Amino acid sequence: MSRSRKVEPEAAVNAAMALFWTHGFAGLGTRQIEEETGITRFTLQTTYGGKMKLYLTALDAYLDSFENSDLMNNVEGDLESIATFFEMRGNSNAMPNIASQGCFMLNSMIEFSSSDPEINLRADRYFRMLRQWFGSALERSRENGSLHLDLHIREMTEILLSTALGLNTIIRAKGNHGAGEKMAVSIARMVRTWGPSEILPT
Amino acid sequence: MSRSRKVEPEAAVNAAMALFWTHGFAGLGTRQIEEETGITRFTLQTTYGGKMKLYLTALDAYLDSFENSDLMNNVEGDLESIATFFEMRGNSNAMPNIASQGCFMLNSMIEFSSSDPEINLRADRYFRMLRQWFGSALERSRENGSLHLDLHIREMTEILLSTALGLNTIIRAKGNHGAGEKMAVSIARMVRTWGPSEILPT
DNA sequence: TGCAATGCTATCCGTTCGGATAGATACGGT
DNA sequence: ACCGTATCTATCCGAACGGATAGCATTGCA
Repeated sequence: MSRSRKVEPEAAVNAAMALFWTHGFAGLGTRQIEEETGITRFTLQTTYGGKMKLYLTALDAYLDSFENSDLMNNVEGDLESIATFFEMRGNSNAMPNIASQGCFMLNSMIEFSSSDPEINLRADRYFRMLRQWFGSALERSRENGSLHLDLHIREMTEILLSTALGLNTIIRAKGNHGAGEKMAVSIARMVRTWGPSEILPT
Repeated sequence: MSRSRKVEPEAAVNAAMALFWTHGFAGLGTRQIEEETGITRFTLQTTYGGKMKLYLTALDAYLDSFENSDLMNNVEGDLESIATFFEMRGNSNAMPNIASQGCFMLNSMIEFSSSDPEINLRADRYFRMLRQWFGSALERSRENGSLHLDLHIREMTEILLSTALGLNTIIRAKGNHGAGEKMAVSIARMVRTWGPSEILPT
C-alpha cells in the first residue's frame, strides 16, 4: 500500500475552512494553506483537486455542519427558538472563536458575487436551509396559536433572513460577536413581539 | 505648465469605484484599472498614491455620494420614508445598474474583515450614517404620533440596519435587484406596521 | 521660441501566485 | 525481505502581481 498521510482529510478540510473563512479565497495563498494545514501543495493538487476544489469542499463541509446542527434539526422549533438563535449568534460565550469572522457562506457570496456557478449552487442551498428553518418554525408557532394572525409567514421569513445576514455582516466588520450583541438582542426581542404577548419589558 | 490629463480625476475615481465595487480589492489588478479607467499605472502611483489609496478614495467618494443623496438629506423623513427607502433598494428600475453589485461599503467590510484600520474608519462612518438616518426618521415618527409607543427606537434602528445589510447581501449574491424585491417589500411592509394602523392588506 | 512641469509610453524589477514534476520516503500486503 | 503505491520533499515553471524608472510628448507661461 501507500505511505500514510501526514494530515487526515477531515482535519485538513476543517483547518482549510477556518483559513478560507477568515481570509477569503483570493486572500489565501496555497503556500499559506501548506503551512497552516499540513497539506502539501502536491497533495492539494492530487488529492483535493487544487485550491478552488478545496475551497468548495470546505464550503460544503461548512453547510453540512450547519445543516446537521442541533439547532437546525430541532423539530420543536418555534418563535422562541428563533429568538434564541439570534441571541446565541450575538453572544461571544456561546459561539466558537471562528464565528467572529462572520458566516463563511455569506463571505463567500460577497467575494464571488454571482459570477461562479458552483458558489451560486451553495448559496441557494444556504438560503433554502435558512428560509426552510425560519418558515417552518413560524408555521409551528402559528399552529400553536402563538403567532399573530396578521403576520405573513413568507414575509416574516424574508425579514428573518435579512436580519441574519445583517447580523453576520456586522460581526465580521467589527471582528467580534460582542459587536453584534445589541443587534442580536434587538432582533430577538422583535421576534418575541410576534408572539401572543406584545408587551415589551423596558 | 504641464501636460493635460487624459482622464479627469473625478471620472477616473468613479470608474475605479465601479470596478472595485464589482471585483473587490484583491480581485482587481492594476493593469485592469489601467485598461478600464484610462489611468496609467504611472499616474496611479504618482497622482493617486497606489492601488490601496485609490481604493480608499473611491470608497470615500461612495460614502460621500450616499451622504449627499436626496434621501439622506430629507429632513422630513419618517416611517414612510424608511419604507420607501427599502422599496427603492429592491426595485431594478429605481436603481442604477451598478447597485446590482450590492453595497460597495458592505462588500469592502466583508473582504477586509476588521483587519484594516482605514477600512474600519469608513465602516464606522457608514454605520453612523445609517443609524443616524434610521434613528432620526423614527424619532420624527414618534413626535408625529405615528409610531407605536411600545417600540424602542434604538432597537428598531438595529433591526433596520441589519435588514439593510441583509438586503444588499442577497442582491449581490443573486446579481440583480429583482432578487431582493420580495425581501425589500417584506421589510417595507413590516416598517409600515410600526405605524398607527397595523392592519396589513393581504 | 524656449523652458519648466507634468502626464504619457515603454520597460524593468522583485515577489508571489497556482500548479507541475522528479526523485526520495514510508507503508502494507505478499 | 520485497515491491507496488501513494505521499512526501524539493524544485521549477510561466504568468500575473504592484510598483519603479527612464525618456518622450504635451502643455502654458515667460
